[in-house]
Amino acid sequence: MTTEDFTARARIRDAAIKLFTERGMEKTSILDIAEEAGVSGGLIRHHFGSKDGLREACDTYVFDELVKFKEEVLAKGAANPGFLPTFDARQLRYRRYLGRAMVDGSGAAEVQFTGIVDETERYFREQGMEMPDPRGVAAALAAMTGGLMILQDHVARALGEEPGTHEAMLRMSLAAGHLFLNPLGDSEVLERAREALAAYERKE
Amino acid sequence: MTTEDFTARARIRDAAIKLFTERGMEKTSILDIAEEAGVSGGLIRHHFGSKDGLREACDTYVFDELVKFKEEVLAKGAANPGFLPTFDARQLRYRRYLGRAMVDGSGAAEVQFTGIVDETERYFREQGMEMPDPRGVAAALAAMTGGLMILQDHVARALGEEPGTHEAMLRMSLAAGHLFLNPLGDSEVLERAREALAAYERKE
DNA sequence: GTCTATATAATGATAGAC
DNA sequence: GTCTATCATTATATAGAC
Repeated sequence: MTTEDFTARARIRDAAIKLFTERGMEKTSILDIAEEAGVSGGLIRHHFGSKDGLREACDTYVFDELVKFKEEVLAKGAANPGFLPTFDARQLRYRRYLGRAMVDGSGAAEVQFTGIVDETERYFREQGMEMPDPRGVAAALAAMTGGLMILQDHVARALGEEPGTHEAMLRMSLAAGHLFLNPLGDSEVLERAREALAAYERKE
Repeated sequence: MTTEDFTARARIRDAAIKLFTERGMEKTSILDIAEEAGVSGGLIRHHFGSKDGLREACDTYVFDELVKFKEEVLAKGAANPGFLPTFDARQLRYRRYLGRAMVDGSGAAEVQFTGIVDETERYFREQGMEMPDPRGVAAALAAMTGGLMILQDHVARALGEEPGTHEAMLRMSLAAGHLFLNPLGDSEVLERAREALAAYERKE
């Protein structure tokens, strides 16, 4: 995925991506990033102008890498709809950044979310999958996979796994895959959900 | 759900819950909360000691209300596993707070997450649902519903709905329900996922 | 390109009056 | 219980030397 880049600029960007992902934008100070990257705070300003500038640079870099990755995978013919488990460590990191960026909020992240929904909806239609509200389902699916990325440390802890390890991610991915490919309810559960909805609409 | 409480203390708590939910802990200042509640910053300190104290008070209040709500629903015999759509506006608000609290991180939120996983896992076993890793699936499910709560505004926007409206929440809930109750893949998609996993394990 | 030092703003904490 | 005023801390932004 592009040859490694060890310039200070790249080190700063990578450090920022790491810390933004782990702690979120607000809890990460410019000096935290400077320390992680082994540079001074002034240099960050020199290269990126401001914290927002740095954040935007991180956004576009990560989103770009994710697109590249998808194209590589497509080129290999291994088309894999976005919601199925992935096992590439780098892609996982960047997807987590993406989730975090959506929580922290930014124009770029909004565009990304909508793009993912568009793609998924198109996939549903191409596959001829029948459902009452394809776009709604695509959007819900995007939010769910986002949740998996964002809350992966909680998942790991609840499973007694060390957060961030291969094992934890693998187990979570397989569980998510299971959920997506198997209905979670017998008809009785479905019936209860219908009743809840009916009760809701009666009150309306 | 308990009779309304209009003391300043309650107004502060409610304002904090609202802003923490919308913006997250870090982006919400004590003075923002004071303004929203129509009180001074000093009064917040008087009642809650510190921002962390206020946050803990909000956590316990919300988690408590969610438990009460669940007990009420159970008393009515309308047991509804946590992952199925709900249409109670208040519960939705509090669930969203819960999701946000998990992102922002706190001991209380961790305990909540694990508790939800415990319950879901127990539900799977009680229902005699067969799956390879019930706890893993329960945890993934918790993260997914968390994602729906956390990213609900993105979902609404992608659907062209006004964020926070009844319509938006209803459409999202129905879409999520559809996903949980219908397999998302024909056998071909499943096969591709298996191949991806196999490729992963070969490399391992 | 990179650093140090400093200015400026924001925020949480605190003290004391009413 | 509630407010105003102030302090201390932190973080971002900026200027200028090397």
